[in-house]
Amino acid sequence: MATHKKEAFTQKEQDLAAFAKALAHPARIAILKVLAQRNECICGEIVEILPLAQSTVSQHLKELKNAGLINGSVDGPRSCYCINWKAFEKFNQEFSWLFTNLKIKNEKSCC
Amino acid sequence: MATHKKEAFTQKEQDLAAFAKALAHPARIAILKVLAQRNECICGEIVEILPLAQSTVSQHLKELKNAGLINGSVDGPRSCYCINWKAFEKFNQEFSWLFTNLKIKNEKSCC
DNA sequence: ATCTTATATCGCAAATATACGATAAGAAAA
DNA sequence: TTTTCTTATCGTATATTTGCGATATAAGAT
Repeated sequence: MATHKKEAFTQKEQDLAAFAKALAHPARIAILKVLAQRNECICGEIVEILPLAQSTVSQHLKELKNAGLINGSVDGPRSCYCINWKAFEKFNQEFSWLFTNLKIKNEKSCC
Repeated sequence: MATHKKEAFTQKEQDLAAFAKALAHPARIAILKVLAQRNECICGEIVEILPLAQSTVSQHLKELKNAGLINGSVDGPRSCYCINWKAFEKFNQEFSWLFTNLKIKNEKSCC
């Protein structure tokens, strides 16, 4: 009946989930890897590397950009993308926040 | 026409994406947070904490377990869950692998 | 002005994910 | 045994994601 009760959770929980969601597809991981390797802004080279149609890649780029994981700017007839490192730093912080109360205290699983 | 072309990507990319996918919902983040705070195996207390139906929580727990993020064992009439820390360690490794070639070299974004 | 090239967006089809109530399954309690 | 309690699973409705071709858009080249 209903779907998505996101509003019932804290902002931090939503933020972290949104970040993870952006990473939750191998194509987007692959895109980030390419961008990380080159650092320099890249565009449709990604289309040639990935086994996906141009429109699909464009869509994944859009999602990554909406999530704030990458920056994009128009460079003449082509688009230029690169990783937003600050966003990843923030993610790491949020991620470690998840486990603040423990992780060091007890590394052992109980079951 | 087609959906999900996962098999076209590397195993590492798929693994990382699968892990992220498990985290890609605020309810599952919330569950992990509860488990991290208590460490001790917990079960239906989670149901009381989360603003979701029991069946929905059970479904999320199943996903987390399938992804390997948590362990679960039956304890009499109730189920006991706890975080699989090793899985998170592995994830951290995979995650940093993503950016091996850079991150240190150049923290600045180009666009 | 027209053509080419590079990207983004639209529209659609198929697959997944999310959520819930109802029901099953299993153990303990009566 | 029957009841109760806890959790998992099934069935179902709806929303979202994924993917592609076709088309729009925008800048440079001819």
